[in-house]
Amino acid sequence: MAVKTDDVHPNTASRQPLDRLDRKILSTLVEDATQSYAELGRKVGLSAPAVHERVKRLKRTGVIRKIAALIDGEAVDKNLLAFVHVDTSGWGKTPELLAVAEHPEVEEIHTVAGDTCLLLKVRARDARALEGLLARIYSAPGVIATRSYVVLSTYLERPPQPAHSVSWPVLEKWQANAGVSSQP
Amino acid sequence: MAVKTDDVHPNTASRQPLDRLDRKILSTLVEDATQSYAELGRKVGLSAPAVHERVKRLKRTGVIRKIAALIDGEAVDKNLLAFVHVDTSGWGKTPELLAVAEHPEVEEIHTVAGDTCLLLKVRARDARALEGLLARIYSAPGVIATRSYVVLSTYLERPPQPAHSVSWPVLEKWQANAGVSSQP
DNA sequence: ATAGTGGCCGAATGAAATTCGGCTACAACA
DNA sequence: TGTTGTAGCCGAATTTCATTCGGCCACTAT
Repeated sequence: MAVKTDDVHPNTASRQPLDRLDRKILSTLVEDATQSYAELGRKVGLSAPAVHERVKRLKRTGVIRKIAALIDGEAVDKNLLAFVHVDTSGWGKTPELLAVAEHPEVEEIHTVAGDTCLLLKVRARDARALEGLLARIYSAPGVIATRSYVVLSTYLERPPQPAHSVSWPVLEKWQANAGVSSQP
Repeated sequence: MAVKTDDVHPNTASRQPLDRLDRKILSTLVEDATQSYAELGRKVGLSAPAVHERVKRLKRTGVIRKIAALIDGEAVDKNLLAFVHVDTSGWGKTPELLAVAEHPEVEEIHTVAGDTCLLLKVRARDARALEGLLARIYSAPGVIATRSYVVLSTYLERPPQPAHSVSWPVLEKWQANAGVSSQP
């Protein structure tokens, strides 16, 4: 599968509703984007050129944002995962605060409704690296407080799925620890 | 790039320390896994078969978990993103609670250190779907309370990066809203 | 009715993955 | 210090696959 990413330009505007075949294609590609178009076509009931055309459209309209390698954070010296809530006095979308996006440790930044303004997901080498990041956050004007939730263990972590997709295998350690059953 | 996912079997045990070339390969593949081995080899300074061999090893040892399509959640009827904190009386890793992993809306489940036990990331169709999920969570024994943080807008959302990787482009709406600059 | 269009197929072509044999550099060991 | 083994690399060869092309069918609107 060499769905070239070159032509991925989110023409979000011209988006058609996705039919059942599109969803099936997406489900399959979310699980594994390395299969051939022939194989993919066999799974969804189309010829290789037909799925090729559909995948191109899905990429052109930005439904498929990219084809990427998903890596194990712990394997690349990112052992600490934390969620950081940031409270600000004003409405916290200052450039100084949002500039934390430049740190590769910061994986997500959201504004949320609730008792806090900003919510960050941070994957860092260790506590010291997190501390440095928090220091930078506090240095931004208007920041009143932060609350960090340090992840002890992760039981599930998967990218967005289309509705009715097959499920990501629950991590082994999770199964070992909790003996969760596999079907509802 | 057809790094077949078939042979991805996380032999986490036999992991060698990653050298600079491995990291460069990872950085590149995290950005775009559709490039050819020849292209990849040119970027990191190796021949195509050489990078092929390295990528196979990275997959075999589980550093690369999978090659996947990253899709736009909003394009597939997942308009609501929320983080849910779950407080439990006991130590909340009961099978009943963890069984929410079967819902494709649940993207992440972590246990955290802080004033809560469990932290979920949920991407659902709408508030009603979230409500249904919360109902299921409350039905689990030992659940005392939940606090949901509904995401208003997302400014950054990217998968884990190897250290010193190039950064994911900040979402356009973020730039438009906040005018964040691109370099530290 | 009929021209236009979107989406599909099978075959053909070109590019890329994957394999293979050999080479070099380094390490363990006698 | 020589020697054997091994890990990792390269270039060439093979095979598989992405991608293109022409034609067909079904549906729509004029």
